[in-house]
Amino acid sequence: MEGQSFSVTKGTWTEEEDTLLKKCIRKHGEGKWHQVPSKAGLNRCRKSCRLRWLNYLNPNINKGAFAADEVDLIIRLHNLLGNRWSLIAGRLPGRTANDVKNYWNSHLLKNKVDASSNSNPLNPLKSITRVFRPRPHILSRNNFPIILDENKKNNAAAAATPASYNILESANIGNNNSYCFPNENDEMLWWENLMMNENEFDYQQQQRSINNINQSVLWGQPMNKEMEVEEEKYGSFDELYLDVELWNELNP
DNA sequence: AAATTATACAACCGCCGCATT
DNA sequence: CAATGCGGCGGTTGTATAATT
Repeated sequence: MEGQSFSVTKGTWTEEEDTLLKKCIRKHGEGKWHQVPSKAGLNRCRKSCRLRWLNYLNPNINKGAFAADEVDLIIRLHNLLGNRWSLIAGRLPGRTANDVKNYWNSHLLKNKVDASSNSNPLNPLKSITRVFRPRPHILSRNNFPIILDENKKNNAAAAATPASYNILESANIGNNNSYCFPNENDEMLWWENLMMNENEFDYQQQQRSINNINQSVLWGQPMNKEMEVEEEKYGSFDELYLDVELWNELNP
């Protein structure tokens, strides 16, 4: 049992509650969320306090509408990573995982469904084939490469993956610390996902001309930094776990 | 102008990995 | 070793507001 035995307030936060929470965090800083309700004098659970700060009250949050380049980045990163909202939001300054998730579900998901029924060749979502999900640190690189293809039910990350996947052990190939792929096609797919898909360039050109967006802004964050993001979050890629979702299973 | 429906996004729930006891 | 508590995450629901009838 994590919750308190007495009832805690739920639902929409009031201005008074917001003020108390902001005051508390200004005084004590972020973190130690279990202490926040008592320190702030709030009848809220720690998770509610944390969520309210991280998703709404934090002054670093950008509450404005998503810009075209942000949307573009969301599409690319979702193509690459799937529903890993926290990781995607990490590349969008001022955006929270909840914001990104909400935007995807209420704006982009609908387009994806539309794209599969009504063919819109300019919609980049249509060209999604596989989602690659890099995972950190399962096995040592001081091993020869072994490709495993059966499900590992006791692996939480794998259990969260709905479709089939491969597990790949990174290897000590020379002194190469880089990614290792089961075969060349998968490596090609990885980089294609990372960069752009076949019909995507026209779509981007179209969006730029419509929205009059500076090209350098749109391409300001090179996609091949994705590994660095993962490394920053999880540590180095000495070991690599890679699973593959077959998009075509869902969209035959 | 009121009632109904759709939308956007705020918030909750349950689960997870990890650290501590 | 198991039990517990924590921060964190993603799926889902709730709700205020906008749009439509």
